[in-house]
Amino acid sequence: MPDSAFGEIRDLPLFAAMTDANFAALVRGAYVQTFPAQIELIAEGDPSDFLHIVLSGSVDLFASWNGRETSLATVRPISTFILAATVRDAPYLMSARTLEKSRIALIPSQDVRAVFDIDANFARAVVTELAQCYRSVVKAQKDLKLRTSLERLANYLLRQQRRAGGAVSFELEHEKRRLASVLGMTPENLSRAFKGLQPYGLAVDGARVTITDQAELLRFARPSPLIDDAAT
Amino acid sequence: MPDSAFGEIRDLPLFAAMTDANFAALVRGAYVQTFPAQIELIAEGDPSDFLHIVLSGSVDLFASWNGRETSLATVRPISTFILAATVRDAPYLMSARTLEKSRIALIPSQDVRAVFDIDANFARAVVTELAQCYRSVVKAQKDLKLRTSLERLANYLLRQQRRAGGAVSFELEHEKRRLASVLGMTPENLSRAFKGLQPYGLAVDGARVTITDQAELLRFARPSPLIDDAAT
DNA sequence: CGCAGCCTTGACAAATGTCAACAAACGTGG
DNA sequence: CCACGTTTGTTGACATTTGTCAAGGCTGCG
Repeated sequence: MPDSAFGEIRDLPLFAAMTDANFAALVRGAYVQTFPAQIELIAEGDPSDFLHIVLSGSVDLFASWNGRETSLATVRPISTFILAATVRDAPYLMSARTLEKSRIALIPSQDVRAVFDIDANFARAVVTELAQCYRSVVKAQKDLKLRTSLERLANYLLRQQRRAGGAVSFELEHEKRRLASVLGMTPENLSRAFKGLQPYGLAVDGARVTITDQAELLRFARPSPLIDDAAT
Repeated sequence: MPDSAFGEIRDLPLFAAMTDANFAALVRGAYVQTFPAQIELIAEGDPSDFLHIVLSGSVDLFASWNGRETSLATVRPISTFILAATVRDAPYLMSARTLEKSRIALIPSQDVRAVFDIDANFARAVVTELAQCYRSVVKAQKDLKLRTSLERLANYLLRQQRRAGGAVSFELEHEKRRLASVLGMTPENLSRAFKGLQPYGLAVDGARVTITDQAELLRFARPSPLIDDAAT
């Protein structure tokens, strides 16, 4: 296994503080693979054999029940996913599929747990990462329970705008049908929600969104750092 | 500070594996306090000064936005809450209030972080606990996004039945208005949902619930271990 | 060119929330 | 122990939100 492939993850906060020896132990049984788009990497309920790390491309985390399906999150480089299942040695709660051609590093879960048991720095990094993940889901939960779909969309767009560097106009990075699922609504409803935001300073043309009246959209969306800020 | 007060938390999975010295350091600045019902212990947005541990009674975790409010979880003895905020030294994402007279242990967050940095066993225990919390919220998210309110109620009742030892008849342990909030609906809607489940083998009288046709309710609810099992 | 998938739109249905009224349960102070 | 007021739960009527179904346009690709 060429070291070069793992150089890019060595500096991740999750691995940065651990010794070279332990990092080596971690990647000894690991490998990197490139997957085409729309490949199901893991299925919910499967045992957690590997910790996954997205090196390039993007991955959709979703879940199903009773014939319905919903997207819970999108993983973008460079981040891990299903860390919680790995450390608890429990089945995955979510399925994962590539959204585009993606390079994924896979580290055997047993190696993660083994190194985790002997490397305190790594254990601490895992805590920080998990706490972060946890807080993200709590924010998503608040978003879902406290806001209408129109409000969720408005706040989502303001968050995306910030990601895009604050530009007035930017491209959606999700397919709309998936964005609808992430926001907890149907594609039809999302179409109407976009129209419903026009009176509040929004213009949409295909995947291009333009915020024509920032102040008005902000007044409608009322973003909160305790729901919409990524960092906190 | 009498040791007796902390004996009950010494055996928690979170603290069991740490040395006596480190446990002592953890509780040196800690204290136990008894609060009456309906006291707001923390407010979302506050800095995370203390790790809280419910010794007796119960605590409601809730969040507000734009004049709306929703309950996210109930903490029962003996468990900690807001561990994630503590380890990240970030503001609380949820508010907390006592539901009844409750004894709460408070451990200064800085002590938690300090011990966490020097005690690998403690760090590992924190990971396990956080991963557990994370998975709980993910399940709640799936429950909310994949099920209708009637289905959520049905599955909630089946979970409660299991907690009650599998008895056909049991008492609700939440006030109904709060149960409605936990399940993501209005109190009026919950009333109707209870009636809506009658054809599927449910009878309700005040806080007493009787499952008159277990098989039928199961067929309607279709519980899934990946949403409804506490352990996994 | 033609097919397939995505997006949009309209009409309609179902689910959920809102408001108002009232009954029942509870706690408090007389 | 009772009377009172407050809170909670229930119900009905209605509004709003959201989902469903069907159709058609658009785009990208073989």
